[in-house]
Amino acid sequence: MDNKQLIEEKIDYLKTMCKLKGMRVTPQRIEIYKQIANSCEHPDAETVYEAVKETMPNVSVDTVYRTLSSLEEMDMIFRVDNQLPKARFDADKRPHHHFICVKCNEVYDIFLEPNENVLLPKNAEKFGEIKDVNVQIRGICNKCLQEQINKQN
Amino acid sequence: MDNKQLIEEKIDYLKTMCKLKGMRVTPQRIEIYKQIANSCEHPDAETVYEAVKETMPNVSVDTVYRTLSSLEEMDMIFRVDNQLPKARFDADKRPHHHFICVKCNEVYDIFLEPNENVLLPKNAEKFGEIKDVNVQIRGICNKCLQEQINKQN
DNA sequence: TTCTAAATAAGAATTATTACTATTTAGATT
DNA sequence: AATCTAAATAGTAATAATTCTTATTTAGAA
Repeated sequence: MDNKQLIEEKIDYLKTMCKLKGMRVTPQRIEIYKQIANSCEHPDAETVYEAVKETMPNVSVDTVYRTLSSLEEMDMIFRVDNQLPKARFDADKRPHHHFICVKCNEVYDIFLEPNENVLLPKNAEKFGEIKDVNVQIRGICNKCLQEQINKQN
Repeated sequence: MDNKQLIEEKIDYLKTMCKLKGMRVTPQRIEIYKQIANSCEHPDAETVYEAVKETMPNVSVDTVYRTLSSLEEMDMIFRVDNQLPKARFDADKRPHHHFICVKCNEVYDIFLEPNENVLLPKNAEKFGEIKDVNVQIRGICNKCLQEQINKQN
């Protein structure tokens, strides 16, 4: 199955979910979702807005923010936990962690090995009803490490 | 050792660290740090500001933000990874996770059992040089669960 | 005590996000 | 296919969190 087909499947799923939740299937929703689903860069709202404007020049900032929130509410996309000023979004539903570079703010997906599973601290359920676990590893990414080395020469 | 003494120790450590890093020991820095170190509520900047104003009515918002950033830079306090509009701060240097309530936004510390240790996904170091690992568990805290039950009756 | 760079207060500016309102449109109903 | 209506949108204003600017103050070295 090629990439185009994969995306079509995701869009179909979005349409199904919209109908299921009584939400309309609008071209804006599709385009905005496509941007997140197509990217592995965990884009922020502004990046999505700029990208969507390419094909829909009249799209409004408000629509992007509103749509991101509703896609999140329907579990189609997720917000990455971070310490950055802008929210970052992820459409990958497979459980995974994130490596966040403190230099360039790039967010990388860390997928678990087949035998690994997401840790859950023993004391966690004492605090309430758990919805999901989020793991971020902060550090300096290989790209930035290489740049540091290049500068030294 | 009582609580007052514990805090004095922490302040002494702050003073030492300031001197070590060539930073001045100002009453504002001490008060702001005290607020975080004294609290287990992971306060945001505004809360710290309001609290510091009690004893220092002329403290400025800017000083609070600037000081929080410098305390963070000197590893005296840490920012909690979250999806909330406000940054939340933590002065506890012991490795621990966070339970974040999606209803009331309260942040609880999850300390590990003696035999437990912080997970590190096998693939993590492939992405770069790791600085720290951050685990958030999102869910509904016991207090909010209880409130839900109360409402139903 | 003097001096100077660092830190601060006060308020303006910026950035990310959300709210408001008139208009458009998805999709249900005829 | 045409009509209708609530949901969604565009455009723009407003808000909220944080950062910047500048004149003044102060920690701590000399």
